[in-house]
Amino acid sequence: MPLDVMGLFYFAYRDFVGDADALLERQGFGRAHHRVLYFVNLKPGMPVADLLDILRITKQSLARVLRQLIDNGYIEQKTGDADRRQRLLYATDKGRRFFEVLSATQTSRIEAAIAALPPDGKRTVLRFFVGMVEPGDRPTLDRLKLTEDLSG
Amino acid sequence: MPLDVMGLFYFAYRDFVGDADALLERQGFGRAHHRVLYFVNLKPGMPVADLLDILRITKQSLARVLRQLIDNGYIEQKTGDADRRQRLLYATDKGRRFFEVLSATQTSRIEAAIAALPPDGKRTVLRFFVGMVEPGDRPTLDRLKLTEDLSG
DNA sequence: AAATAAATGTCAATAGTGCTGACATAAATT
DNA sequence: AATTTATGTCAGCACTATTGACATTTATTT
Repeated sequence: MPLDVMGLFYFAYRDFVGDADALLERQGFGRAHHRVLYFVNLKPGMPVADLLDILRITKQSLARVLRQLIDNGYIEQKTGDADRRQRLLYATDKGRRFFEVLSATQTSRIEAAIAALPPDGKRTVLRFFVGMVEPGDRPTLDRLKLTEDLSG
Repeated sequence: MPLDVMGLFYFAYRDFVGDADALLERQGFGRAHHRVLYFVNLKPGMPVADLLDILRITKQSLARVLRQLIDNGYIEQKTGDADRRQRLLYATDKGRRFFEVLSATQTSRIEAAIAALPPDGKRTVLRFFVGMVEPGDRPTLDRLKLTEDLSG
């Protein structure tokens, strides 16, 4: 059994998400808020339904998180152009700035970890991650353009 | 910003831990139970305090999880030999079998993802994980013998 | 030997974040 | 006109974490 991969995966992910925890808490936010900010920054104009698919939570769960982010001015909703039922989500300037602060430590951590790898190490790591994702979810990765560096 | 690493890390970890969820739920267990089973299987005879350090939860949180695992016969406690205050944790046969079932899908997923990598891919991935871990936690990784494949 | 500290366990109250069910509205589709 | 879709909201519940307080047993210190 690949106990080493399992354990290191756990520690690495724990420390990775832990980077932002203190900052989030100051705002009364949790990891769910961070995830929403990440995906909305990644794909501005994402409709609520897509976010629900990605996060795999119920709309009631998302509602509270989204409400807090909107009320605090980090995210804004715009009525869809093609489909006026949709509420398209955008980070505000404030939201983008906050996301950058949240991500600063994570970014340093990732870049340092990759810099210590052999050439092409980042590509290997990304390929590993994609291989770990449920095949049914791979189209989602593509739609989010998370696999672009791997296609070429 | 390495948005691709951040996103793929999220999806990979989510699908990885998701493998065991259905099985755990049948027993009325959650991910916390899985983590305890993992670490006790990794290092039989671990004292409670070490588990608390690793999991970074309070003893009151651990207590419930541990109680359920003990009451259901997955884990047993033995009084420490050198220090009789300690309760050393061991998986029972039943506990080891259950952990193997829980890990079967995760193992397949990991092995498939690694098999698709170039030679030395596993080593690169493990090194990435170690690089992501907070330096202060690295001694813990060593104590748990999670870095053995990387030393040579 | 007595006092203190450490490892563990337990009781009680609280918080965060997820859940389900039910219902409402506006807009698109049939 | 009827139905379906995208979204929002209210209410209650569950799980897992939290903090604080206190007890027991054993080890260490004075």
